[in-house]
Amino acid sequence: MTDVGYSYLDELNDIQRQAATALDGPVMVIAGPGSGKTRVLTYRIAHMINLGVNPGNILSLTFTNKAAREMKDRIERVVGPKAQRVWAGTFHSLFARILRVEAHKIGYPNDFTIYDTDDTKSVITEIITQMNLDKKVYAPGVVRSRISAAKSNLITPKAYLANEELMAYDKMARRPLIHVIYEKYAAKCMRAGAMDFDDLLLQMFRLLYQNPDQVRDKYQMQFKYLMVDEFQDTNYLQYEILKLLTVYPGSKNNICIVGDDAQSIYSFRGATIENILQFENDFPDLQTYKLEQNYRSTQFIVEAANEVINHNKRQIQKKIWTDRIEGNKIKIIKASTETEEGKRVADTIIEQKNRHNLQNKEIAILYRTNGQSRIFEEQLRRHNILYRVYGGLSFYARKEVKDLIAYMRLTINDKDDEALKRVINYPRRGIGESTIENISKLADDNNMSMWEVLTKIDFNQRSRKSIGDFVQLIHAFKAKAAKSNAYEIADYIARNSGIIELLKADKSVEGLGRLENITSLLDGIKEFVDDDEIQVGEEMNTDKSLSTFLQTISLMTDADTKEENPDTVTLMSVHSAKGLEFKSVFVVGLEENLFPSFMALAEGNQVDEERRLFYVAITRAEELLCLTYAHSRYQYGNMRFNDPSRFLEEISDRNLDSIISIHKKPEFPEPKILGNFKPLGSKKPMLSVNVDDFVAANPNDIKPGMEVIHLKFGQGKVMSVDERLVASIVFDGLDENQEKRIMLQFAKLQIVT
DNA sequence: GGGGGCTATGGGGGG
DNA sequence: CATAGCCCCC
Repeated sequence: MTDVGYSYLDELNDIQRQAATALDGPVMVIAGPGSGKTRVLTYRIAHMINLGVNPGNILSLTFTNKAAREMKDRIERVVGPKAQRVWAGTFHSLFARILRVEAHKIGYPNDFTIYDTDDTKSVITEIITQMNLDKKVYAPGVVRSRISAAKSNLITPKAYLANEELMAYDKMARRPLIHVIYEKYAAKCMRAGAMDFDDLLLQMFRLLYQNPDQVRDKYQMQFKYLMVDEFQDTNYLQYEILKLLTVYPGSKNNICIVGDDAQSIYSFRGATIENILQFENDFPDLQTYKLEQNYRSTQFIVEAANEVINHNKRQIQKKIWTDRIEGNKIKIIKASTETEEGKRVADTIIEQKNRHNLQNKEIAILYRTNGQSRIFEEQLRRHNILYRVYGGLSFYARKEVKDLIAYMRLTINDKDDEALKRVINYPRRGIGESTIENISKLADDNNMSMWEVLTKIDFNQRSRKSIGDFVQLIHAFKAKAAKSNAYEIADYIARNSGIIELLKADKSVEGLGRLENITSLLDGIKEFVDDDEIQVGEEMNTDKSLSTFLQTISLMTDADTKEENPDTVTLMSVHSAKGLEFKSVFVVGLEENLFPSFMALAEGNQVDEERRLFYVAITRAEELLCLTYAHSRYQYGNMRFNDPSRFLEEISDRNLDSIISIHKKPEFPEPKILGNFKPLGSKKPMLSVNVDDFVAANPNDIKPGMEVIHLKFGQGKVMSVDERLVASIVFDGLDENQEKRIMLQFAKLQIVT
């Protein structure tokens, strides 16, 4: 292989290069932490494109949408803008995108709703109530996870009933009717034109499985090259979909899986390491590459990680090593209480920032449970250290936001019963619980949606008026939706549903906040509609329907949302930290019953997965690693005394800093200025252009060399316009020679010269 | 039918 | 400690 013209391959070591250039046939890459996996994945795709593979024929499945965007961004630096045509994203988001086109072929509307966990639980609760079952025994959360597990293993309600093992387990747990709930739940979702998260996979499977000629063929032809990152965290269903796409007569089996069994941490949602073993069976002629050199962490950290993971018996044989310096030994903080743990971590952060000149964004605090964030937030706030908490209640999970979104959902898909139940009496319009229950029952008895019941069945005089009003309201929304863009509909709904009025009446601080959230939501939709810029790593999105907006936000996690102040300390669960790296990492709450969690200890044989989780946690650190625990902490109301985590003992002394004894520090004085702590969601000011004099030009008139004015970015020069009518523009007011890509079909540009 | 206050209970990770 | 769910009163 000649290196001329392929300089990016020089950035890889031998084994990485072999993995990145083995394009044909099945490939398995076992990649230890920090082993340059992302680099291999990106250059592998770049290499394909350089050798003439059409980017649209590449399917690259990643664990988060953010990872996908970053990957495309990096590929673009090698092969240019066509990198954006690669199909890269999560299983859920890419399948949702395909289902938006194909869902009608399997009996769903293309504008299907995505039910979140709350919607799902609510449907299940309703079924349990209707069946007169004990809600204590049939806890909706438990039932939901049984159903989810069944779906993840391609077990239909009928197959569930026929499965002796599942039924025996349910009988033992005194829940023999889960299969009935499952069947009713599936029927209800179908009737509601709704898919839950598992359905995005399951219905994708059905689509491909049941339509071999029109659909499966098409996607087999389209996705000639498949790459799957974090394969150790895929479930059976996901793997079966991959096989439908890959295994067929004449197939070249161009599938590359990348993963690390030692980092498998999602078995609770159906992920199974068996997939890796099965892959070896299904593709016996596969080529295997092991990336064992760690470029991320210094020696003490790598050695400690090896010591820890070696306590697990079942493993794919590998030896992670590094040629980096020994670095700093791992620091242990032993605190008396969780409050002191928080203080000591905050103090240590300040010390590290001074001594090692660290920025906030180079530091992360990782915990086992999200509930642990609060104390660290308090302490960081005290010290005026900016931080951001991931994984908490996301913006779209807030009640008022969900309420408004429910109206939108119902307007787009009137079969969405969960949305209907949420808003039929909100704001209050005198349709009470018993009436709603009655409607729901009528819907079930007649196998129609609740909306159909409202529009087709006559009600007694008491509720007739209020129901009539509600039906009229939704009809008005639908009429508006037929002739307006997403923002106009949303704005109309917000103002005419009564939600804004209701919130305005609430003068409390919380009420004000809720109103602000509604405004932010509307702003967000406006931005979605108006956005004419193609961000780096983003594909050209020309579908600006409300329906698309709703689907996008259902699959968004707050790791995907943009951060406006980038220099913040990261607070997140170890699970969310997968794939990330930081110069300095604090792993906190290392106590028995917390990490490893009491659930894992109670269930038995889950300690190995907790250990893998701990392994993931410590391998996030590049140079500084600090492990902390508290002697006592409040858990559910009372003081608990837990022993230090067994994982601490698995690291030998030679990798540890001497244990620092507990010493009380004086209270840190309350800072005077807390002002620069800005809540998330506030908007940055836009460049001001006189809107009144503004006249947008016809897209076809924009030519390279012109000076133009953009409402958001100000004046700039058009550098080029491509065949998709995407212009590259350099704006005067912006940094460096940073070109913006603007979609002219949506652009608001005025020609100056 | 709606709101307020009290009691019991849960107890993890996420798309 | 939180908060969901329940009961009671308006």
